[in-house]
Amino acid sequence: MRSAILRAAAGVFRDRGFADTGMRDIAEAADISTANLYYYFGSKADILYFCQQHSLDRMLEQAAALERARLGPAERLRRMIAAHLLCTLDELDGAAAHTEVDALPPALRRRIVSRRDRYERALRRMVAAGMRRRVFVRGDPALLTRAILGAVNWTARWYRPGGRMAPQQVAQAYADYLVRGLGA
Amino acid sequence: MRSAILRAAAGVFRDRGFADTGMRDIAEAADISTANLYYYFGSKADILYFCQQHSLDRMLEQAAALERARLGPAERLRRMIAAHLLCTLDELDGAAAHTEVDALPPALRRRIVSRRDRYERALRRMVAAGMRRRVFVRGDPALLTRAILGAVNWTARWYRPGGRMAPQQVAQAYADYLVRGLGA
DNA sequence: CCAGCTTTCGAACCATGGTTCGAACTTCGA
DNA sequence: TCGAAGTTCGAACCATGGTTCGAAAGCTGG
Repeated sequence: MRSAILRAAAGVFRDRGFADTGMRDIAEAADISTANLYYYFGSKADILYFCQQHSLDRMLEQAAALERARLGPAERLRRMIAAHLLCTLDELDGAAAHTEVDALPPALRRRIVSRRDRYERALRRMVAAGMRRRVFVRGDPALLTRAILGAVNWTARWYRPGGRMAPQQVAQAYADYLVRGLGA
Repeated sequence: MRSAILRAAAGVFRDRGFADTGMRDIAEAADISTANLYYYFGSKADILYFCQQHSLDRMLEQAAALERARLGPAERLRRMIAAHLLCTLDELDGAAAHTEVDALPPALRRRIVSRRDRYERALRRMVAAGMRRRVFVRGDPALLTRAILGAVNWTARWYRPGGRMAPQQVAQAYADYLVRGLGA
């Protein structure tokens, strides 16, 4: 039940945005009463928190798997970007974790931010490793990592499922472009 | 007076975000009473609208000037990206135009979106022109333009003036990276 | 000094939307 | 069948924050 609510909530968050989504909207999407939401979750922020937690866990998993894999820096980063993008476009809630952090109360926000930073560091390690091995040109790894994350997370603002482009295509094109920019 | 209010509002929007900023906050920042705001502007959305209008005008201006200039596609795009970034980081309100469109009522939103699209088309023309002349590798101009805009607009979410990096440095690094990805 | 306009504001208004209340309904082991 | 625990919900509650009101305070030309 909890996960059904989360799925429904994530969908509405994605369509209308967190701020413009009311508890009544979430309840309707989950096909239960508004009051009943509070039997499973303490607050609206709580629901957002668990959405973000879920998608961040998925991303961290994928990052760990790729760091373990035997791959060159360029190919590893390409796959990481593609995975992140698919998580953002396919999964309903992938975007919220990186875009709606400010909506959380301090206690929850700290936890999400710390986890998100862990993910960002993983990505940065991939970028830095490539630079060290001269596969990528020298540069500020933190800055370039943020540029990559920006391009990728921004897709949630314009991409709508059912458009003329499949998530796979977007992922492919972005991964190629963003890695080529590093001078691979 | 109107412009003083706009400046103050833009500052608060940037710091706390549009949703978390109250009329009372704007009034305090502008050093006038809350009620007095309504003598100069019809609503909170109105204030946001004029902020966005202002920064979009600046960006469109710069785009037009660069399209007129005698430059190669790569250098033109590099300067465009740098200019956009400086507008986002230096000017207080440069970010809002691209990040808070959803907060506007339909009538105002249409006007901003149409103007923003005009800007996006200008950028896309630069990308497409470079591809046509084989200065950039082939690809989907619309998609890559959005990737660029994403990376650039995302800076508003993490950059804070007074950090260890000057806007100029960020602009330089981003422009190089994002144009190099096109295969220049 | 006096209309008449512009500008200002304290205090309230009121809709929105997150949240709580108390009761009913369902499930299930004894 | 009984009752306790687990679920569900309609109806209100109430804080937040955008907005309005009516009046007072400046400013200007006559």
